[in-house]
Amino acid sequence: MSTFDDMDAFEGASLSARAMAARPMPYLDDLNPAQREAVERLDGPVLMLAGAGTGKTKALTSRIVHLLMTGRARPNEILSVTFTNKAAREMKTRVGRLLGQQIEGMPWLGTFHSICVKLLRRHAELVGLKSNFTILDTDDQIRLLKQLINAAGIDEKRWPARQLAGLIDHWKNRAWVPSKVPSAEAGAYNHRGTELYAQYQTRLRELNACDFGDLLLHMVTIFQEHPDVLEQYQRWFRYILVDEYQDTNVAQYLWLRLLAGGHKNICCVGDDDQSIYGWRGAEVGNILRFEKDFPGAHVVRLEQNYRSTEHILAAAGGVIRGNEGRLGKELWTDAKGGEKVRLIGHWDGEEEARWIGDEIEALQKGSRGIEAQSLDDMAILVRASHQMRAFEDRFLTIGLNYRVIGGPRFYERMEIRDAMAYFRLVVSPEDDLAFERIVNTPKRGLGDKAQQLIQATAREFGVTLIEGARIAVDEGRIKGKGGGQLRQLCEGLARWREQMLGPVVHASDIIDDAGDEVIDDEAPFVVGETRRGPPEMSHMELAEVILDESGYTGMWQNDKTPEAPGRLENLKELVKALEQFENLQGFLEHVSLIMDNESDEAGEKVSIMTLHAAKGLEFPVVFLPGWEDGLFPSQRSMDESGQKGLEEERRLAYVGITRAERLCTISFAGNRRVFGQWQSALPSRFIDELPEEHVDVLTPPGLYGGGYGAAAQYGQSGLESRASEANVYNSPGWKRLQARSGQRGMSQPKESRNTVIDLQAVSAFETGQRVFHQKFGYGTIRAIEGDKLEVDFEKAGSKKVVASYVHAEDDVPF
DNA sequence: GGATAACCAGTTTTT
DNA sequence: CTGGTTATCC
Repeated sequence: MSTFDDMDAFEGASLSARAMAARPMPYLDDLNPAQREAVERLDGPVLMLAGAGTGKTKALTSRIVHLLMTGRARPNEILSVTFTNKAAREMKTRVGRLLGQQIEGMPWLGTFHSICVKLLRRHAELVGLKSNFTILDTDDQIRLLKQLINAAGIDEKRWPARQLAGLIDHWKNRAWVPSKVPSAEAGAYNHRGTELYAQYQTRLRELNACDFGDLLLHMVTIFQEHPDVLEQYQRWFRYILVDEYQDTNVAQYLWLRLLAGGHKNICCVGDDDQSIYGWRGAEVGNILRFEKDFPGAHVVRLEQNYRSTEHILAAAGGVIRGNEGRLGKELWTDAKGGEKVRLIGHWDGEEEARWIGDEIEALQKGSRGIEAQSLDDMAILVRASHQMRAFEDRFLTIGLNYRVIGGPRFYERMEIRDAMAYFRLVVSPEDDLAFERIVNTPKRGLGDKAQQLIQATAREFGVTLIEGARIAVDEGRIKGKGGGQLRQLCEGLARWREQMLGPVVHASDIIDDAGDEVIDDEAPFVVGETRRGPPEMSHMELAEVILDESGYTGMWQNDKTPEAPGRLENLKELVKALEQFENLQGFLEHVSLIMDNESDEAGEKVSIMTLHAAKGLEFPVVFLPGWEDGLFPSQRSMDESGQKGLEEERRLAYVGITRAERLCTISFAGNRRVFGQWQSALPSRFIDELPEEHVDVLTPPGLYGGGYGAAAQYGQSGLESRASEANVYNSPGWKRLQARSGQRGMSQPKESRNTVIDLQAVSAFETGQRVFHQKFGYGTIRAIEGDKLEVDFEKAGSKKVVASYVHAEDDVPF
């Protein structure tokens, strides 16, 4: 019985409005025909090619609901994988919303990694691990590799551990265990790569640990070598859904193909035009090959876009058309009209930042032809994170609130990792890597020599590092101040563990209210057994005790650097985060896979992020700065991956443009400071690919009296010629811009504009004056040198700052 | 074993 | 230019 039949039945009978409202599958009503097909074709392989903004998540979540409503599968029989926790979370909520209730039982909706952890804990012994294995973060991984590199007698300077880590990661992404690394790779890492990879894997097993790549690789290995285990899951997961299929790497692809091997009820959703993670192992080939991999696959294209104006879609379409080997999709929209994509060239990066800042303020006031926009609805998307600096500097100066998305994540911060290492060590005393991390943090007078002694002792007795340390102290191998401190640390760790486990309960302690000894016949005490009562403090209190007694909190309290208060704040937040978990173990388990940065700072802010971080997001107003050849497309991508690299860059451009709902502004700068040196560049080749009739070329401010609307174009020639090298730089507008900047050639950019502004700024100050700086707070000017002020800040100490970054105390730009 | 000075490397990144 | 790491000195 197909759902189509159901629908026909409903349509055939003339139903009242009341009956219509009571239709059993209301979630189908909101879907367009393509989405509906993607939702209703439940059996067999389906490839859903979902362009940007075409309601992909809606289709995906409706499909899950449809599977449940038609009784094809129970919630726990659907395997539904995403790449990020955020995507998984969103799917959970949206499925819940469609069902009209919170769903309890979708245990297999999650990221590739979180699902693999769950599976691997069940079958760890098949790859030589215990089910309580730890998951290493990148820090631990590098530390471990360094040890192996040193032991192999390799100069870590010439052959950095990071490089080896990258290499191993690359191999794991391709699902190559050490013995399967092709001989073509033998030269990698000074011909020692494969050898060290094998050693690394051995060492991980000894430590009962694995890294992120292992989570998938081990599961693939298990599925390949244990058909019985595979079969069990093939049967259990009756339906498989995969989000962002274009981003899957070989290991993930194999994992999926193995699991779908039986019934082939797999629905992969993706967009080959948005594949931007090739450099970290994603294979566009996976999505391009889908119909070959799954014969008889049904391909559904979602092409109706609900996000952007026709101009924006046309511009994006024009760029992506330059790529070969696409599956082919053309986005269209019902919504007509709207603003064209705007294009503007600037003299240098600072001017670009200045102009965008001004534009944002204008848009906020509603003076750009569209109604006033909230800062939250505007975003600046850059190719590389170093481009963010110019914007941050500028926005700090003019007091424009911004947020940077994708910076250092909460759980990657040093203080958080340190604290977690303490927790890890309390939960699992055999976690040697955690011990190494914190043994001398805070400083305990235990340098390299002492640490090597601990290592040697542990090896000699075949025990963990904690045990080794205890023995080393007891035997007097480590004396003096360091020895005492180390003893304290060991005692502390043992004590905290006891506090976590709860007090030991003896048989004679089990007394009922009347004072009689209670004998539990169901589970009588066994000789030598230890039973634990409930812990005396909550795991949050315990966490605080650990951080206090270890001296870790004290270390930051005594730290005078400006970031210390922030770190203490983060530690507090960490303890607060514990509240949502039953105990420390539960917390650590979760955290190792959740690297999200859910910093929901209040207040309206412009978002600044990389194009990569912007995938999946949308904003009414988008700025795309830095469209210069070499920067975007990035020279590095083109050097490393040639035509393939260029195509990926082009997809990145496509992703960028399609983030915009109403207004998209592309810009480039003729000159840019790179590593402190001025470099000039030509406008990006992608600019030539923008379809002229959907683009407005703007004149940089200052020209023709800074007009925006009237003098909006330079010259009369076509866009290509205007925007391309030959004519932008020969156009009257550009020449006058150069002339204004003081007759300098392209290769020798000015300093003049800056100087003028800064001198103006400087003249507004005198020594002894009270001032305010966005980053450093209040302070007093001690001296003035050129355009720089030396200021004694109350909180941050004495600093030299550029005058334009500082405001007089009564002129704070809030 | 710890603090300061020179040195160098680097720009896409999730789990 | 920045920040992170290491070399050197105390």
